[in-house]
Amino acid sequence: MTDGVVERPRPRDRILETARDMFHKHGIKGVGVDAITEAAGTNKMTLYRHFESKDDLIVECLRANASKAGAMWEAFEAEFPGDKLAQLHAWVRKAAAMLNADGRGCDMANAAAELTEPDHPARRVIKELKEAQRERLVALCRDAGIGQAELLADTLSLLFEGARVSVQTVGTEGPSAQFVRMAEGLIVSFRGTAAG
Amino acid sequence: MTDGVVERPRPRDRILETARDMFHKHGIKGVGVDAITEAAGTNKMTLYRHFESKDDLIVECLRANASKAGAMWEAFEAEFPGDKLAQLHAWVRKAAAMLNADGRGCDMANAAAELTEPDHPARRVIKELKEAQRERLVALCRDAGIGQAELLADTLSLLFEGARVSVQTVGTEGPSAQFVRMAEGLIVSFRGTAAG
DNA sequence: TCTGGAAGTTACAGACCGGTAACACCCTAG
DNA sequence: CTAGGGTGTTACCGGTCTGTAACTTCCAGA
Repeated sequence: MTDGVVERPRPRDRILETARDMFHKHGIKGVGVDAITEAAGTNKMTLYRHFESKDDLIVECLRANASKAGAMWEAFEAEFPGDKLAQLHAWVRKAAAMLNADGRGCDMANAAAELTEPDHPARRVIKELKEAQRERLVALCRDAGIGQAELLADTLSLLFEGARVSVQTVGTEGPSAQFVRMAEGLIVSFRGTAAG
Repeated sequence: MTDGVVERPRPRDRILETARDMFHKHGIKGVGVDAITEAAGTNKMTLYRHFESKDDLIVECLRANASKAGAMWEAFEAEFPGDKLAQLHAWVRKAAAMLNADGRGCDMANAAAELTEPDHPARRVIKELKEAQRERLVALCRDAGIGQAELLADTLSLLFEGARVSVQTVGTEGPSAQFVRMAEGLIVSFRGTAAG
């Protein structure tokens, strides 16, 4: 055997992963770079050798999140190859699971709430990544044979987005508890009006 | 005439109003008490004579917001006395107007995103006020003769909540642009299944 | 074994934060 | 006119923030 133990990731990856976790849990302005480097088992100088600034680190974290989300979509396709409708239902189930995962909302939405400067570098990538997500959901609805694919996709994403912030304010017993029922009902309703 | 000029509000009210505006625009952690007092035309000592702490000021701002929202409900009743269905449609229009008002989301949701400490005093009042809002919308749907009033109210509030964060991330041209169509469609759909 | 680069350490700069103390001022009610 | 409370001013405390400088240590590859 060439390697019995798990290799410890390089400092840059440890910093990125730790920052993602801490930003998610405590918010961006609620975490300092000292706390990140300490939790990552490294130090501030190493962080600033790999990232230009805290803002740069924030942007990289958001991109890493989006890349993880991208993997989720590929998992849908792998599980139900070609069956777009099944993938859409898988999306609903996955979304519902996220609601109960923890009491925190979407990292991008939370970041947008915190970083209010209109020209903050993170705002560009948040918009860009959110639009990409929307495109994916629209394409999924369209390929599933839904007539008004854009409208269904937008409705579903607003419902999900709303459910995530609702969890953050009133908890999982609030309106978000009905998310699956709402989403499934919408899909049924839109399928009824599908245009061949 | 007893008073020709508009009376300048007392320092406490100026601080409260200024803080509400600045918290809304720049986020809670993005504004310091110095900036608030300066913008309110007063000083830090006066702030701390009227509010125990910044956290206390935050809570008072949230309560003031909720009280303004309460006035909105009374305006609905005043405009369409007894006509609950008309009031529900007025709520939809008002919600849509808020989406285009500015690019910032709900102050309570934003505050919940920023104040992550589980026992932060603001979290209690956010939950309390959001639950009161939900009750009002449920009651309105029920009194409008909708069968599944809770489900419609929860769906509408998730849609609205989602639209507000969507505006914050991708702007008014995104999914939130369809909010009115979604909401009106839902109301029609739920009225179709109304139980006498 | 030597070397070069990545990583760690310590200290610091400069700014901002929430919050307080001490004191001067002004305006109004009596 | 006077007394007193609300207000304004200045200075300060201890802490935290992002970001940098100068230096040491470690480790892999030649």
